[in-house]
Amino acid sequence: MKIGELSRRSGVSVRMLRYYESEGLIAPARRASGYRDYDVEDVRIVLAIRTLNEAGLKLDFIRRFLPCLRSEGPILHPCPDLMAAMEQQMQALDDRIGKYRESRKMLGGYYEEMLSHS
DNA sequence: ATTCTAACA
DNA sequence: TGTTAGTA
Repeated sequence: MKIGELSRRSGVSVRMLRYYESEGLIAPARRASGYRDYDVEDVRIVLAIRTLNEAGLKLDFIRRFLPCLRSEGPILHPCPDLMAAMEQQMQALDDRIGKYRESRKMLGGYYEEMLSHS
């Protein structure tokens, strides 16, 4: 299928689809016309990329686990390597959340103090 | 009408 | 990312 159809079937803009290719996430074949030629499996791969990206994973991170997004079954099927990486990512998020909570707590404390003196 | 590349407000 | 230009 051509890029326009993949765009409609995945909900990802044509612009983004080309961007994904430039970032090495998808490698569509080319027709004699020069048009990109995607296969039906690409719909699922693009959907998986969107899912992971919206979950906060950067594209260069996702790029390393493309093999995990290619097999059959659900968009996100069990994949040891990817799951291990996701655990680390979640831990990193938890660390950041903890630091944000501290900042929020400190700021709130200073604010209340200023409020009590006004 | 659709796609392509490159580049811009 | 969107959008636009000039093509094929």
